[in-house]
Amino acid sequence: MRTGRPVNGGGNRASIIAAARQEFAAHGYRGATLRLIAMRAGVDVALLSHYFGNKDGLFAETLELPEEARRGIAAALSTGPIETRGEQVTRCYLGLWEAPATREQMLTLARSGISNEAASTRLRNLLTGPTGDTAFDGMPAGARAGIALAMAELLGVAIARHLFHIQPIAELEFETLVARTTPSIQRHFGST
Amino acid sequence: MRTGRPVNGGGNRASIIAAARQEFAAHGYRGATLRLIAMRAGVDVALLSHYFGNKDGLFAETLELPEEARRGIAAALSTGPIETRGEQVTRCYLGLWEAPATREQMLTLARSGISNEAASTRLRNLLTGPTGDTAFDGMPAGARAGIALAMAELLGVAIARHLFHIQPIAELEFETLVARTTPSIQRHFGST
DNA sequence: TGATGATGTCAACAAATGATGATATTTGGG
DNA sequence: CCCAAATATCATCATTTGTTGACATCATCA
Repeated sequence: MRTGRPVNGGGNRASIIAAARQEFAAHGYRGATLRLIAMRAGVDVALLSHYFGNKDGLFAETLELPEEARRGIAAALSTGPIETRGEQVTRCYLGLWEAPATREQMLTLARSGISNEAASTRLRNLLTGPTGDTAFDGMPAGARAGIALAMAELLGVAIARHLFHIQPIAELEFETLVARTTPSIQRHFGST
Repeated sequence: MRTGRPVNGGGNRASIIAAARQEFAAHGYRGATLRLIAMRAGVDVALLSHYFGNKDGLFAETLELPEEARRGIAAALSTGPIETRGEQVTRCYLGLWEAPATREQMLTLARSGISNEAASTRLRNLLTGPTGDTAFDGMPAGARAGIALAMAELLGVAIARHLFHIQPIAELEFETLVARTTPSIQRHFGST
């Protein structure tokens, strides 16, 4: 069991990234091993270093989407009537964890944010970034803190649901979760 | 640099646990190494295995307090007038992350909850435990979910402040943080 | 055909890490 | 004092992990 024997036929660059995404999402940066990623992709271990230089390079390749996600949240934060922004942001953010396309990267960010600087920075940007946008320049400091707190509360709900599988949060239907979380978030857009 | 040479004279069981707490809090279960713990304690590496059997045993030893903390939170959840429970719970929970005595174990739980089953279970208990207490038996399912959501939101605020150092949350004065977080938590004790 | 670069594999290394067994040192009781 | 248990250290192992360099395969194109 020493050598990573290919299982399926096709092992190209794309399948490596896909495998890396799964492993990083499941075990975080430190916990994921190049050998398991290679085996899952049906490729020799050395190919990873050959393509991406080192583990950091491969990891960076799996963290492309968050910038797009950040823009989506920033839009939800600054679009439409202020009375509905709480639900907008809640639905948008929690939706990132729900959708299969973005779910893995959210998990990766949260799991790796501790042991990897790149993930830590990206996660920070995902939470504080919106408040740093030019659209929020004229905003008083109190309001900025409010948005940060709202994002932090959302992060907690998402982690409880998807990372630690805390009941009954993990079992709530998505719409129920949004409905029950929204008021806490909306509150930060109201007073102060 | 192969051998862990003692730095200070005294290296006993207690100092090993203290050193382990710091390392586990700083790097999580997987990231902490026995050799660094031993070096920090001024002790040979082998002594750790000798005393605690293996890494898991040592780790378990550093996770004693949470049970006490869990009771504190459960008390805050079920004591006093219902209008002030939001602030009680908020202050109690966030205070666990603020106080030096319990701060390291909170960090350890959060950082290790991903890679270690024991930490994951304990963290789950810390969040869901209170809602499973007998004191909450007659509670409707909706209210139980409300408490879980409140705890999740608090977890998010704590992680944002102490783990990811997200601004401006990390710089807020404690009382300000409590004041601005309480309404979201109190909300889960009101309606529904 | 033959050169070339991309794609991929193999064997192996160095470092880090958790763990173990033999042995030394200290401590306390009879 | 002497013995035994606790306390502690040393040398060493097996394993895992990231990384590297040499080599193989293969398609493309002059």
